Amino acid sequence: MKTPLVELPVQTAEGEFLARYSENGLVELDFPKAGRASSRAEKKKLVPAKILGWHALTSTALKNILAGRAAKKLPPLDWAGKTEFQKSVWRALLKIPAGGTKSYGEVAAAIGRPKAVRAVGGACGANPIPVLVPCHRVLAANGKIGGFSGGLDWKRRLLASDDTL
DNA sequence: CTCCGCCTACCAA
DNA sequence: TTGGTAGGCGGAG
Repeated sequence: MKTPLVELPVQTAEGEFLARYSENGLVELDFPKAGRASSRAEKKKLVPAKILGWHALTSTALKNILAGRAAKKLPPLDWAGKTEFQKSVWRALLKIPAGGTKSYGEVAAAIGRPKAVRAVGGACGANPIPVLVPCHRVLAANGKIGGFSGGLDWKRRLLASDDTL
């Protein structure tokens, strides 16, 4: 069976994000979804203190980034089940500072696979923890926006707050 | 093995 | 500039 996940909401000015945790850390972070509004106060009582602690880190990091500040401290990220390639791409993304950007090609070069450009795009799209793992800071080589699984609106919004430095 | 994608560089209009 | 294209690579089925 699978590791049970604990879901906890994060209220932000942009809406309610939803974080999912395993016993090893943050597994997923979802963008606010219309129709899912605040109706989930749920189980909170049964949530281990460990996870509540991580969630506090997730919340502050998320709010900091949305406000154009650096995330500072992140909870442990649980990338279990993901491929090495994806993990190396995401690790590289974590190194992009707020306000900075890289092209897919640069990320590919950074992980030692200069030709795996398109595959990097694939890994970005598979990123389960947007915002904290800043896939939005990766642009196309021509400086254009590129794509974004969470919707280009979000990508633009996130880049805009990044610029608030 | 085949098909697809948050890419790119290149060539033709 | 815009548009079509072929190469290259990892992931999913």
